Amino acid sequence: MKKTRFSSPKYFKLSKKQNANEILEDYVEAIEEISRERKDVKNIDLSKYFGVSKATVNKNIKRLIKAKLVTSEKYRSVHLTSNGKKLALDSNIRHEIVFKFLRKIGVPKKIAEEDSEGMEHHISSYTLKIMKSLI
Amino acid sequence: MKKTRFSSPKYFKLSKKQNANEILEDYVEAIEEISRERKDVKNIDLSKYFGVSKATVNKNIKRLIKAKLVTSEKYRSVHLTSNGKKLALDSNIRHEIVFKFLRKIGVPKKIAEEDSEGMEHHISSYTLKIMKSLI
DNA sequence: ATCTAAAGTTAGCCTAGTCTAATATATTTA
DNA sequence: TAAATATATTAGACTAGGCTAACTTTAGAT
Repeated sequence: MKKTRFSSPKYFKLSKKQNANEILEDYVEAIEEISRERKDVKNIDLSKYFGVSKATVNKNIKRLIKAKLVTSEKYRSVHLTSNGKKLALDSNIRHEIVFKFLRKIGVPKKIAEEDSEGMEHHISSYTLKIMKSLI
Repeated sequence: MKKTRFSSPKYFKLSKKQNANEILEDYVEAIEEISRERKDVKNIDLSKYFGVSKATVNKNIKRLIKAKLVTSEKYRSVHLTSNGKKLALDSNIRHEIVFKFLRKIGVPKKIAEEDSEGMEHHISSYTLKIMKSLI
């Protein structure tokens, strides 16, 4: 007789892939945001924004390029592609909804900012819709 | 003149560390949960639970051991240490709060399960307290 | 125009988290 | 109990995401 052990995988995390997406989204969002305040976005801006080394940013920009989310030539500034812009806009909207929802239920601004940053990638569109309707 | 570029790091992600904690928490939670249904928790149970290979589970169990969250001998089952139990309980409580809160605002069970899984690690205790009060 | 400081790149290292394939140990069942 | 099946471990590979140190390029100040 086959004795099946516990056999209901509650969720399939896909950590790697999901995480990859997360950081890509964070970057396009950051690029979009920074570019609202200055004409060109450079490595150093992202380095400061995320609090990571220039080397790390450099590597991640290469990943963004590979994913066709940005364009950038050696030593030059970074620009969102149309895909990148779309993704940034999308992320931004999700982010805003979560942030406003948290504010609505009484979370202080600063905390709402931090929490929405982290939560934004883990909320289904269904839940987002509900949150939106409750703002 | 020094021309400071964009200089307000909005958040300091600490991805690496945070992620490490996430997976450790997910594991202790899973171990706790599985052990409610069967006497011993083995590699294969976790492998099925998370939908990852035995090799991956094996490595991660080693990390859990290193972090003093579980004990396990070669080819034997896994057991939570007191630290592990504490962490599991904690995660579980957070998880429950988020899940119930989502249900409360109208998210269907299945989606609430998935979302709470992801969100649980990204919500401050402040926000959790608010959610708890609203359940 | 030149020199220096700031910014960008590269190389090399580390950990986490995943995989497959090969091997070793346990457990079932005939 | 021996053979077959299930489970566990190991080795080796890969990607993501981070770091430092050394080097190159760009740009600001004199």
